[in-house]
Amino acid sequence: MTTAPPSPRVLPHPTRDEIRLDSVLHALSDPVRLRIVSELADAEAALSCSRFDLPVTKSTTTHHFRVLRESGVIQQVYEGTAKMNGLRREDLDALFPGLLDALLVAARRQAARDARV
Amino acid sequence: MTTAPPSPRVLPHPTRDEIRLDSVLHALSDPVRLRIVSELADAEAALSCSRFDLPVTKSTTTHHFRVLRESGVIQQVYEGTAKMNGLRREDLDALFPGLLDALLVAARRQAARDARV
DNA sequence: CCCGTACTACGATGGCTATCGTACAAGTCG
DNA sequence: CGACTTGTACGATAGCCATCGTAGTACGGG
Repeated sequence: MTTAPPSPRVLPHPTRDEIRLDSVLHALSDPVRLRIVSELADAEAALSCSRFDLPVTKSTTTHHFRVLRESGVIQQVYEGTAKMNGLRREDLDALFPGLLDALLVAARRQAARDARV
Repeated sequence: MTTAPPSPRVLPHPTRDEIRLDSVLHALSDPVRLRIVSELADAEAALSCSRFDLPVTKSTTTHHFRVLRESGVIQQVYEGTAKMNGLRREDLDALFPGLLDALLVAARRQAARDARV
């Protein structure tokens, strides 16, 4: 076995066809979660939860990541004590072509408008 | 005056730069409202509230239309006793290019998947 | 084995919100 | 005017949810 043994701590994810637009939109309608997704998209690689500097406590952060995972927006895998987060780009693009990119552009624009204060 | 006199019943709308992505996504994260927006997009013209056959009562319908208006997704104008609803396509496209179209495609795909039950 | 790091679980709380029913207002048409 | 259509206002309710704090678990390193 060259790969690490499967951790007993597995996290439930929706399969591709269990992902619902309603849930995805709800997940992204929260500013904190939208920010998480934006940073994940910029990173292009999986990031641990602690890599994010969010304006909420750790328990709230856990909550947001769970919402994103359960809606199918991100994938979470344990790696030691860290939990690595990655965008489910392939699944989202297959289900809703163009949506994720449009959302990311929109988020960037909104952030730019906000900064212009 | 060839046009109708301005009704005293005017409805508050956000200006274009008051429209926030968070609010738009939140407005669209409700299945009823997403359905309203889809039908509006298909219609290409303004529709009165009563043209929609929604699985909720009239008062709830009023509520949903107000959420859509206050988030900047639709525009509402009184025309006699009817209230005409139109998508704010120009504003949304200017603010978040490609987002509305991607959302409409996504909604259509989700509906198709749901029908495949 | 003990400690530190990373994250979770649980319970509480306050606020939002989708829903409804009923009563009402505004406008149109006979 | 009076009836009807269309939509609103208001109050109630129940459920969801973002947030927190505290206590706890899992894992890796010394």
